[in-house]
Amino acid sequence: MKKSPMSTFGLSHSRHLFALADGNSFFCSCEMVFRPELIGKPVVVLSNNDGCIVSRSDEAKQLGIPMGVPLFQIKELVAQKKVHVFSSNFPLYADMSKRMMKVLSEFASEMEVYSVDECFLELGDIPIKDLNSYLLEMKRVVLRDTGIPVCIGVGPTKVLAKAANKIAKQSKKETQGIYNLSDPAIREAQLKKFSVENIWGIGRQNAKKCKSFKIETAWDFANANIDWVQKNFTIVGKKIALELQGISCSGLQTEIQDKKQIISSRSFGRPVLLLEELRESVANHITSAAEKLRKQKSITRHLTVWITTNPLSNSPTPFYYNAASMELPTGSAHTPKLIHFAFQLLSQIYRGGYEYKKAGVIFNDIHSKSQVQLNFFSEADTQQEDDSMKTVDGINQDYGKGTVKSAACGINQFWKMRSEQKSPCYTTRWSELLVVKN
DNA sequence: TCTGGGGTCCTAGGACCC
DNA sequence: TCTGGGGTCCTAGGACCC
Repeated sequence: MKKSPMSTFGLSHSRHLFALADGNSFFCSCEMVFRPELIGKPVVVLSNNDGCIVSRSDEAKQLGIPMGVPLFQIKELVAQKKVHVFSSNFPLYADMSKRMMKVLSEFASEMEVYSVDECFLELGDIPIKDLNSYLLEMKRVVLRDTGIPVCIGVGPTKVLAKAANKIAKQSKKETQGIYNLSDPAIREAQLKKFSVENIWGIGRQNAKKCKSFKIETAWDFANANIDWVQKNFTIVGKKIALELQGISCSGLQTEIQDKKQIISSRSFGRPVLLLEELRESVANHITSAAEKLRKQKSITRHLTVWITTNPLSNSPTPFYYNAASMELPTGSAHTPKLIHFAFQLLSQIYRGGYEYKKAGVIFNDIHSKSQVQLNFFSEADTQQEDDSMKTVDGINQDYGKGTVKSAACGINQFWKMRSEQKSPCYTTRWSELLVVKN
C-alpha cells in the first residue's frame, strides 16, 4: 500500500491549525503545464469572451498588467513584450484543479475545497517541529504530480492562514512559498505591515471606511473595540477581527453544499437584436443551469430571466436592462418546462430595436427533490419528466456535453462568445491529447 | 470594434399576524 | 375606533469572494 505523507510525519494530539494552499497564477500555470517553453515568460489568460485579463504569470505582473484590465487597453504592451495570451479553457482548469486537490488532500486529515485553485487544510495533527519540512514536501509533491506550483499559508484561523498565504506569495524567494503566522510575535510584526484592504473579507468599500477611521493595518483592525467593529462592519467584521486575534470563528466546511442559487449568463460575441436569438441563448442557459440543478438532485421554484444592452457609458447604443421573475406552479428541474416559462418571461421584457449584449437566467428557491411534496395529480407526469431528463443527462455524459438538447437551443448559435486563442482540452478530450514524439 | 461569470451572506424595511 | 408592541417571513440591495 502506498504510504501516505501523513504517516511519514506521524500524528499527534489535536489542536487547530489551518493551511491555505493555492495554485500560483492558477489558470496560467495550467496552460504552462502543457506549454513548458512558456515558463518564465509573460503569460495571461482572458475571461470568457476574451474580454479581460483574469490570470497573469509573475512575468506578466512585472510588466504592470493589472488584474481585470480589458485586453484591448493593453494591446500594445502585449505585442511589444510578446505576452502570450490564452482564451480561458475552463474544462482544462477544472480537471487540473481536481488533480491538485487530490494530491493536497493526502497531506491532511480534513480539507475544504474553497475555490477552483485553493483549499483549506487541517494541519493541527502535524508536529510543530516538522511543519516547515512538511509544507515544503507538500509543495514539492504537488508540483511533481500535477505541474502546478503552489504557495501555502498557515495560521490558527482561516483569516490568518489567508494572510500568511498572501505573505508567502508576495515574497516567494525569501519564504520559499510558505509562511506561518502562528507565532504571536511574528504575527504582530506582520499584521502591523499588512494593509487593511488585503484582509480576506474586507473589500474596497470597507477598506475605505476603515481608513476614514484611521484604521490602516490588519493590526489596527484586530485591536479596535470589538463592539464598535460589530456596529460598523456587522457580524462579518467582528468575526474577521477575532480571527485576526487568533480566535477561530469558522471551521472547515468539508462537505460540498448544495447550491442555493444557480446562475447562467454570458455576453454575446456580437450584438444581438432579434427575439429569436435571445430565445436561443436563454434556452441554452436554462439547459446548463437545469443540468446543474439535476446534478445536485434539486428543483427550483423561482425563475428569473434578464437581458441587457451594453451598460458601459461609452457604448454608442442606448442602454436597456430588464428582468422578469416568476414563481413556478410546481418546483421543477425539467428543461423543456423551464424553457417554456423562461420564454414567457423573456417576451415580457424584450423590446425591439436594442442591441443586446448579454442574457442570463437565475434559479432561486432551490430545494432538494426528496423534500418536495409532490402535487398529487402531477405525480405521474413528474415521474415521466424525471425519466426523460435522466436519459438526456446520461447521453450527454457519455457522448459529450450538448449531444442531446432541446431544439430551442438552436444549431448555429451566431451569438456565441468569442474564444480566439483557446488551448486544447489536453486532459478532457481524447482527440486533444498531447502526442509525444520520439 | 473590443470591458467575465458565478456564487454567499447580511441587513433593512415592508407586510402581515397576534 | 384607536392604540401599542413584538414577532416572523420575505425581498431587494449591498458587500464580499474567487
